[in-house]
Amino acid sequence: MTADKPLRADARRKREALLAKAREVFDAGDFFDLRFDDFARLAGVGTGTLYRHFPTREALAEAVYHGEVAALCDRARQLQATLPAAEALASFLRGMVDHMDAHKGLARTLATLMAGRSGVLAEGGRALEQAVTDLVAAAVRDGTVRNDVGAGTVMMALHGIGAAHDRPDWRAEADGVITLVLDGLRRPL
Amino acid sequence: MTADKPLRADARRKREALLAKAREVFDAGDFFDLRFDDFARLAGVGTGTLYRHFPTREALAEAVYHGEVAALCDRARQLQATLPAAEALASFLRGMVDHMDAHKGLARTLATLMAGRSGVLAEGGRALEQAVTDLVAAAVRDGTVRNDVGAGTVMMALHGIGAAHDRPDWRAEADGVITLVLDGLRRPL
DNA sequence: TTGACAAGTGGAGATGACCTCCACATCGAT
DNA sequence: ATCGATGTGGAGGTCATCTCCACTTGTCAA
Repeated sequence: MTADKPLRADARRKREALLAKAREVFDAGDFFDLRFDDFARLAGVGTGTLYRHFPTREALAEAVYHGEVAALCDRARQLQATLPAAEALASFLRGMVDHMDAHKGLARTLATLMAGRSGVLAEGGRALEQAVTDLVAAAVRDGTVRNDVGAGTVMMALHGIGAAHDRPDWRAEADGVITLVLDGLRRPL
Repeated sequence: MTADKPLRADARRKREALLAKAREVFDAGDFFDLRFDDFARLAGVGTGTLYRHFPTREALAEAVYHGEVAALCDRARQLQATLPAAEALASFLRGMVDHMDAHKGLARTLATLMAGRSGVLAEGGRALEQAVTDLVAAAVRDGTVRNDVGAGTVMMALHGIGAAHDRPDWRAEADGVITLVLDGLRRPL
């Protein structure tokens, strides 16, 4: 896909620094009040360097988003390797809500910045969907989850939760949806 | 709320012209490639006039959005006055999907431009919710619809449809959801 | 180690979009 | 018809964005 060129050691370090600072600023919600150039100084690099790595605000958001998705997928794989399938699924979904709750600012900023980039969002969504599909399939295989409900359904629920993150008591509602989904998925009988 | 000052006749005309051209450009999806100043010329007014009426791109989007919501609410009231309640509800929901389908560009542009302005979206949502609530309540009153499902549920479905408007076969899925909702609402027995 | 080439950096300054400002035009009440 | 009030347009200032290139730093072979 992206033919990741081997980056020189210092370049990689600067890149990480930019991403780290970006996550921080995104989460604080201060990103839109900030000149892009000033963001460079804040991360301790020159303007040119910032632009070399991330030509636009959106490119930066995209990189952070990809990181986020990758982390989520890793966690899914890890859970799947260490827990019974049903628990892995539950743990993953609960953890996802926790994560969103703990980083509302980041979620909001990413959503705003990528409103135009639906292609990118879709791609990330597919990666996530694959992870969820695996989790569900495993749970179906060992019989703890019914086999007539696809991962797509779970994805739609997650999508709804993500889209609604400015509702007043989002956390409670989100937990409710997850509970509902998990209960609904449990094998009848 | 907004103490609508009586606008001078010519001012009102320019304002309408701006809104009309905005709807057109939004729908064509060309708005983001366009300098805001050039948009003014395109609508046949000077820069100053544009800025007087709409200080920012977002303000313009907001006005268009309000117009859209108002039109929708009007249509709801009109349907309610001329059709049996259940048909009014069905007609309204179908019409909404039709409208979104016919103006995908507009929907996308508005969604992108207002990604940051969740307050405005929420306000519009409430107005729509009121209209839907009325439609549902009327249908409940004359017994064609069960009374244990709130308008909130319908709103969530609409929200989902709106949020997903870049899925490949959006139209079919949206129709499916509406059918599902309408069937689900029909009084059991 | 050291030299040499490639890779990466930073920030001064050009660029061009955004928005302000105000001299002028137009409206509408008397 | 006159006159305030209201609205207009576009020239030009301001400022964020992004480019460019002289310089620094990393890497590797000898």
